[in-house]
Amino acid sequence: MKHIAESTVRRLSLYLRFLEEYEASGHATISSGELAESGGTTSAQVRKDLSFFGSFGKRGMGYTVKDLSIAIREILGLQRPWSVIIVGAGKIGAALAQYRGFTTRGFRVVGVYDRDPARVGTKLDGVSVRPEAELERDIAKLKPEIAVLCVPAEAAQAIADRVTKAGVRAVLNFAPTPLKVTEGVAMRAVNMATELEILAFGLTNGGALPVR
Amino acid sequence: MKHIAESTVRRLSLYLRFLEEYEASGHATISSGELAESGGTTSAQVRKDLSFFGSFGKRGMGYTVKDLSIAIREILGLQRPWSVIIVGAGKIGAALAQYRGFTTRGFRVVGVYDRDPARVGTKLDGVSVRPEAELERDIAKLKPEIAVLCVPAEAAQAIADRVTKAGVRAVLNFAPTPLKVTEGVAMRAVNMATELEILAFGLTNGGALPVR
DNA sequence: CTTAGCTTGTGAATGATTTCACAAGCCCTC
DNA sequence: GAGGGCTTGTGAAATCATTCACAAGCTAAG
Ligand SMILES: NC(=O)c1ccc[n+]([C@@H]2O[C@H](COP(=O)([O-])OP(=O)(O)OC[C@H]3O[C@@H](n4cnc5c(N)ncnc54)[C@H](O)[C@@H]3O)[C@@H](O)[C@H]2O)c1
Ligand SMILES: NC(=O)c1ccc[n+]([C@@H]2O[C@H](COP(=O)([O-])OP(=O)(O)OC[C@H]3O[C@@H](n4cnc5c(N)ncnc54)[C@H](O)[C@@H]3O)[C@@H](O)[C@H]2O)c1
Repeated sequence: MKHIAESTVRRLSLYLRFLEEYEASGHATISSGELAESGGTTSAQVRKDLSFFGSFGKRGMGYTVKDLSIAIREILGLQRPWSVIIVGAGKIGAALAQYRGFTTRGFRVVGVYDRDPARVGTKLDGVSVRPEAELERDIAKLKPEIAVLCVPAEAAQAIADRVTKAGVRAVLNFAPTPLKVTEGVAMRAVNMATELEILAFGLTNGGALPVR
Repeated sequence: MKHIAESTVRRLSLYLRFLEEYEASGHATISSGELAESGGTTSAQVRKDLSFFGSFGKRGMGYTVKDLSIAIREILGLQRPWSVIIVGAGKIGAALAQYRGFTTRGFRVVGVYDRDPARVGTKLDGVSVRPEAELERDIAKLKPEIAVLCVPAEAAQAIADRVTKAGVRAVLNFAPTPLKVTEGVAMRAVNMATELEILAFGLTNGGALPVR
């Protein structure tokens, strides 16, 4: 398959969110222009994004909301559930473990791990926190595809190595440190301090950063 | 000033993080190549990023770690502290309010707000949660530059309108909904479900997404 | 059946970002 | 103070992403 830009995938996720709302509000079809407005982009961009994957609309008519939802879900790989483990049950790990926004999208938190004996055994939204020492055994059993790292920066690389060695194929890293993962493992980082710093840059150099 | 790409600013933030570590470990100078490795980029990219803002290195020698740190901090606008308010003291809002990673970068949480009377009055890392009704009055008094939104998606636009009307100039939105803000207000969104969806896409369409 | 009115899908053009490649500059040694 | 070895800073080239613009195709109405 051809190379798809990350920005395209990000927008598809946004379109899907809007399509779900739009469907709930009773609309049957939607045009690329309406979809564009929701995502802060242009109708040409919407059509181009979709065109990488096929042809989903009807000329003159637009897109059937329901069909397009299904198509985008399929493109993103959301027609099936994904199993997720969270490592680090501290402040951010606990918040994510209880986040409903994951479950509604088909991401199931099947395990939460911590090193601290005081946290082990506590329940987070139905899932018990388990000892970090059980990581390998549990991964072999539960076969989660995705690991979310919420451990301190010093521990992140070691945990990434362990979970990927044990078979996890994708990592979402919240620790503010760059991770090296083996070829073939998908990796993304969310760095909240960087987000604030980008805002600070925007405020300092008024206008140098294209406003979103 | 010329237009600076967001990707450049994001990398500068990363370089800065690495420079701080590098300085702590006793090194006095660093080359663009070493800096590149830390950020998963190339030496040419590092030099180009910096070249938008000036000339900071010595040919043959590289960059003085300390001086470059200071220069990047200045570029990003981090030589001065920024005041931040957090609206929504739920799971994610509480985690962010207690996050040390913000304070160490000069972002001071000067207020946390919630609508729920049960949360108002509780303390998060030294800051008391205040009633959301006091938002406008407090913004007038404390003059925070940045607002972090951790309220449910339905409430996010209304809160964004209120804080920007009251004088906040930048918004970091954690609610999974697109926000419209007036021209001149800097806005960024962190969407964790989208991050997982990008990983799901990567796992589904192995290789279609350039690995990071 | 034909026409009017929309909207898609997509090459081509434009614009933005990254990579290349090398002259210029600095330090160190001799 | 001249030469070797490195490394920066930066135009030019290449790649990548977005926007333009329009032919093609669908529906509905007459
Ligand atoms: N709190 C936030 O809002 C926030 C925001 C962005 C990023 N982060 C990052 O997320 C990470 C966690 O932050 P936090 O605020 O939740 O910290 P925290 O101290 O509340 O939680 C960290 C947890 O990780 C556990 N832990 C440490 N080493 C471990 C290991 N080897 N295996 C398993 N568990 C281990 C600790 O016992 C603790 O429970 C940090 O890297 C932080 O920089 C936090
Ligand atoms: N929990 C997570 O890990 C997570 C991750 C990503 C995004 N989010 C998003 O962040 C937001 C908050 O999520 P949460 O999990 O913390 O939910 P939560 O229910 O724990 O917290 C929301 C808080 O906002 C308060 N609130 C509601 N309306 C308000 C208003 N008008 N003014 C002030 N406060 C108000 C509520 O009283 C509550 O305390 C949601 O939009 C969610 O989708 C959460």
